[in-house]
Amino acid sequence: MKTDAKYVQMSIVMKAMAHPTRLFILDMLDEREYCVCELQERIHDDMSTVSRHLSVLKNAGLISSRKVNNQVWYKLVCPCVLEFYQCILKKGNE
Amino acid sequence: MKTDAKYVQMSIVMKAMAHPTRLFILDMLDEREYCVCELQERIHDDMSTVSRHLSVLKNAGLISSRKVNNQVWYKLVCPCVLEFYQCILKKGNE
DNA sequence: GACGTATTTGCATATTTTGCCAAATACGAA
DNA sequence: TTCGTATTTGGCAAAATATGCAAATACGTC
Repeated sequence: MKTDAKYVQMSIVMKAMAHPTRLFILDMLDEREYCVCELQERIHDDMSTVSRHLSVLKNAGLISSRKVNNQVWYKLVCPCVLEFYQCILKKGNE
Repeated sequence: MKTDAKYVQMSIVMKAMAHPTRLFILDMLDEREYCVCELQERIHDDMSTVSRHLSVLKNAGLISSRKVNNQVWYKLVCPCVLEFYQCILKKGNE
């Protein structure tokens, strides 16, 4: 059924990716681990906005974080996210 | 940049998939082509709601439609959508 | 042309998501 | 403990989404 946990869980993950800034973040994190302030510099949104985007991605299980002193470093949990990415881009160019 | 057409386009696709009912529809369409009324029977939402879900998926380029008499049949454009699906599920079970 | 079935669209409403500011929290250094 | 830097959270207004009902549209049949 449409309300199966399977579909609900999936939709949480997709929702997390359904924002240009968050896709940009995932793309950056595919390169290497970044701390919040580095991401903020490149995104030019309010720090609080960047932080919330990161928490959405983390809640969906797409990224993880570790704390080093007063900085928080984020990284991708699963590179498969970006493989999908490639598939969609290909489709878009047909 | 975060507002690159690349990320905006991708976010449209992800947004389209960010709903349990629409994921259910994609899953059904992976099996075979369906017409709107068949989908509606299995979804139990108002016909207008189902129709709107279908138009979101179509605008994102995930499904296509053809008209046969007064029915409209929808099918998946790209099965890669569901491969991604598998990857996410695997990740979720770790 | 009127009728019946299938689908889409307009509108109103309810809910969710965004994004900024200000305040709170965390942590190391002085 | 006070200060400075990094990050998160509360609150709120604006924007986007979701959904049902009714009306409109499309198409074949009578």
